[in-house]
Amino acid sequence: MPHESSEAGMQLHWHRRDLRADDNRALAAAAEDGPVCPVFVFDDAVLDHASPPRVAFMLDALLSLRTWYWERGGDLLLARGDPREVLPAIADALDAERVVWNKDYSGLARERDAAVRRALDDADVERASYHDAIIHEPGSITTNEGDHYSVYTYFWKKWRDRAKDDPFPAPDADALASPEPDDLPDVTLPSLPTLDDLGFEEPEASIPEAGPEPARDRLADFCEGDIYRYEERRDYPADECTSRLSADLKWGTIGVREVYDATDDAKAFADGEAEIESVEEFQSQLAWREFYAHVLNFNPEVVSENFKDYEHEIEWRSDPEALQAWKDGETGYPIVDAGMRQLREEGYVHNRVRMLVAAFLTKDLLVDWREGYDWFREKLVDHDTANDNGGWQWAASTGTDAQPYFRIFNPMTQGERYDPDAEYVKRYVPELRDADPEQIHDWPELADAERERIAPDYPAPIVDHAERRELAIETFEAARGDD
DNA sequence: TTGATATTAGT
DNA sequence: CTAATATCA
Repeated sequence: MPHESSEAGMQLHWHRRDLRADDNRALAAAAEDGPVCPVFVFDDAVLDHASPPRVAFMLDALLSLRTWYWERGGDLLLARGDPREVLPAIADALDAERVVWNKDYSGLARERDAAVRRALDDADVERASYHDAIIHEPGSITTNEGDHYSVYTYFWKKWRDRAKDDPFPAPDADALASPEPDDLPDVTLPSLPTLDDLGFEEPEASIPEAGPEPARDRLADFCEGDIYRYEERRDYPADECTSRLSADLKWGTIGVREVYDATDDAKAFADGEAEIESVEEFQSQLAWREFYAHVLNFNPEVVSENFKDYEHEIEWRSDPEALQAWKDGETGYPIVDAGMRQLREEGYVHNRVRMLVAAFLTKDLLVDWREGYDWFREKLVDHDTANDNGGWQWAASTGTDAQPYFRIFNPMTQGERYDPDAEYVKRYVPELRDADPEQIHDWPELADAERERIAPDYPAPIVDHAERRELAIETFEAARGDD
């Protein structure tokens, strides 16, 4: 053994998708053992899969995190390169005995982490990884037979009833190691790189403020009010009665135990059964996130393959023009177009609308869900492999939670039901601002002359929903092989 | 203990 | 229809 003990030796905490110091399991564990120096590595292999909105949010979060450490006499080391080389090099230069990090459950990250473990072993540096990103670790929630769940509801019941960890404490200032600048190896960066330094354009979308403080503000805001109306209003996109924590949970600018704790506190203040149920409905959304993390952990191939087996290949259509119209928010289905424009403008889409635009692409246009998933990955600030893949495959009827009736959304009915006053549509589709809500909901079925009169600049529908519905049913019946 | 069958529910 | 569980022979 190169080191007799890790009790007093310096340690590195490798930040990845946990851009916070509070409620951070690996960081807390390291700080208990001795001084710890935090480090973030700009990994080109990861940046290759990234996009401007996500990197912009990440850089803002890193600045907040670095400030947090500065204010306590520490520093967040920044480095660029392959973590297999960077981490052993920093450990060597600073004489660190151990590197710790929190586990990431996506397939690519797991491969990278295994390679980093081998590199550290070769360099005789100790390492440890911790379960942190979700409340209940993959493998900890199984059926009575010990299998992994593929239906959400049963998973939720077990998830809900299981005891949960409290948030972990942030390290004390005296547990933070601040290395001498002269000791730092060449791979470290003196300052935070810009988007341009990393080879990215400025994002088209406006990016929300990132970091632990704005994340906590969002959580506190939500728990003071909207969480009690969540069950009733969460599906109305104009209300935006949601937590808006998706990007924070993706980047770990807030810990999920802290989020759960805050919702449990809110539950204690609930006024009546309906408010309690509303809080539980939100907690159930946290469980969805964990359900999909488990699914991805045990089925890493779902990033590119259907979760559900069909007898024959699904005959997706190659329709570049329709795909482009969908991306541009020019399909002539108002609520679909509003959602796709929100995606471009904000790097975010309300969840109900995500399901709706995904159903439109995969069922009305019969375009492969992978095309939609790729576009979301490019544009969403909160893109998370597990959640987005789970959502897309659910909408495409290739995922978990198979249902007896075939899942096709009617975009007109959905608009009427969830955006009755067309407030959401008008917010993102200015061409329709002077139209009546009724005209907006019925837009695809109006006469051409009528459409020309109401909003000459807004497109006619690119497909006929009723026709495409039949076509989708035929396509999926053929794939099932039971026609 | 096992296997067949009923029950429940599906963002 | 299917998954998971409960029930019963």
